Amino acid sequence: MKAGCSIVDKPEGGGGYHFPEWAYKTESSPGSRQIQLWHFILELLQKEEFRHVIAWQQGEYGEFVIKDPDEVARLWGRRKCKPQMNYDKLSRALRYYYNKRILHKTKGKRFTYKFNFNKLVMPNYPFINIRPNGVVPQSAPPVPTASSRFHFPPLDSHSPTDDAQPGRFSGPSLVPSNPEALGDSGERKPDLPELEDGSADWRRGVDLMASRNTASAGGVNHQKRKPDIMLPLFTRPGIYPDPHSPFAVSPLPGRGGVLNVPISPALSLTPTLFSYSPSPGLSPFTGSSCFSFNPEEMKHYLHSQACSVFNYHLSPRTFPRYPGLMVPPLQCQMPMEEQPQFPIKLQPPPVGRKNRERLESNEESATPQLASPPPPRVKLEPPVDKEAEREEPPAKGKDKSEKEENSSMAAPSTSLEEEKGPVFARPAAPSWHPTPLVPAQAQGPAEEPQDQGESSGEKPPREPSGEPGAQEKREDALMPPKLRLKRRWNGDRQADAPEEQPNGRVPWNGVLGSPHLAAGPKAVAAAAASDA
DNA sequence: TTCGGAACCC
DNA sequence: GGGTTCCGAA
Repeated sequence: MKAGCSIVDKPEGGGGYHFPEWAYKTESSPGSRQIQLWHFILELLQKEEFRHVIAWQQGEYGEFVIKDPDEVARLWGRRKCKPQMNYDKLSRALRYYYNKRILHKTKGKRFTYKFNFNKLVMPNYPFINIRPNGVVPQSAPPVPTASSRFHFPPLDSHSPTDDAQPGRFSGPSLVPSNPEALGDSGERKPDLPELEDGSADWRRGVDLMASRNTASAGGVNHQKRKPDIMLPLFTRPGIYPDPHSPFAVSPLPGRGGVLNVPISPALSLTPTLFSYSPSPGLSPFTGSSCFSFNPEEMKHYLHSQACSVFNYHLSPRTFPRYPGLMVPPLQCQMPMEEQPQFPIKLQPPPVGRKNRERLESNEESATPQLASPPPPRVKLEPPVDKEAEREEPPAKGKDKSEKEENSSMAAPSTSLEEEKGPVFARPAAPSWHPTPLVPAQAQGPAEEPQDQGESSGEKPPREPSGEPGAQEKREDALMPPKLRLKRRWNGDRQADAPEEQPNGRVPWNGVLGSPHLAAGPKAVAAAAASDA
């Protein structure tokens, strides 16, 4: 029976696009005994005779359009010996690929989907390396590369490509065989398809990134889609002779050893991707560059993360997930005109109360509270205060920026000016103290250490700052060692941080929260020690 | 049209 | 695991 089902004989290579041999093996798909749908789709895409049924979308790398859904379904049904197959069913199967991130839907375009070739192909191109020459636009979020220094565990233990054999991609097969295909490589329109996905959801996903999160980009996005952010990474003409075929350019060393070829534009920068780490067996680089965490690299890495987060509105949570691309320092700078649009305060999202407390107490000590109106001197209930501060409910914010504005407005005295000011304005930090300190004095002095951050005169404006020194000593005596350490640190910091701005805001230096700032006094102390 | 849950099949 | 089939919802 089944024997009679197969309709797609052998790939003829006439389609103009060459995929790895296994992609054409109808009998077997990587990872499965039976042909898989995505596999089949590639097959059809590759055949000229099916062009009228399904074809690569012009100008969109990896994107294809099902011109005749019924026919495709019929073909698929034939192949699977499922005469009842229809597009509805087939599309259901395709939708299952969303979560696997093999495919995603191109929103707004009927019957249009896009392959996530990184998912599909990456494992087959362990040698691709885009890093060296910064092929990737600097403004783009870091893209994982096989040579990334930071490896993350694979997201999926099993994916269609997991089984792919690296050796399968033979040079020849990767070369575009169809002149026609090459010919029509028009200009690649700067595509940000993913963005239209709501990617912001990349955040969708992203937050997705969630994670494995992806479960957000969420996983991908929420995948429900994580915002697969597709960056205009490959808009340079010439890089992709054929904008449509994901394999138009041979990644093989023919081009000069390690490929500097940009990875497929189909690479959606979803978290997913980032979690891919070439198996040592696959990557030629494995021996050399992995797991080296030299400070400079890390610095760059963090910097780029920060820039990406900043430039693409990524959730700071995604921060640590992209393996190392470097972004030149200035890249982070937003055009002045744009700044108002991104009143982003890169505060770590919900950090979790504990961390938050730490951060805050830390920040407080590090930055004068001038920025915000005199915080309540009264001890506040943490939860309430935080919530109030955080979601100072604007009428359901019309849009993000508004929300942000509002959040910054939480501080009663925050002026419009301020809102427009530094993008990373620090929100007014609640002044409550995490640790119940000296009871009676606590109210006043206990807070002091925090305010103190920059200068000894930091006491609440109202208090006569007559003899800071004496007072400090007294406090020191009363202060628990931890606090003392903190205070000492604050002092050091003051000396170390001449850049600190008068308004108490920490200048954006491109690095999301320096480890020092984020880590808390202890870590700071340790860092300081090590720095020294 | 598209999405995704659920049950079921191979 | 990878669909297939159904179906309600948006």
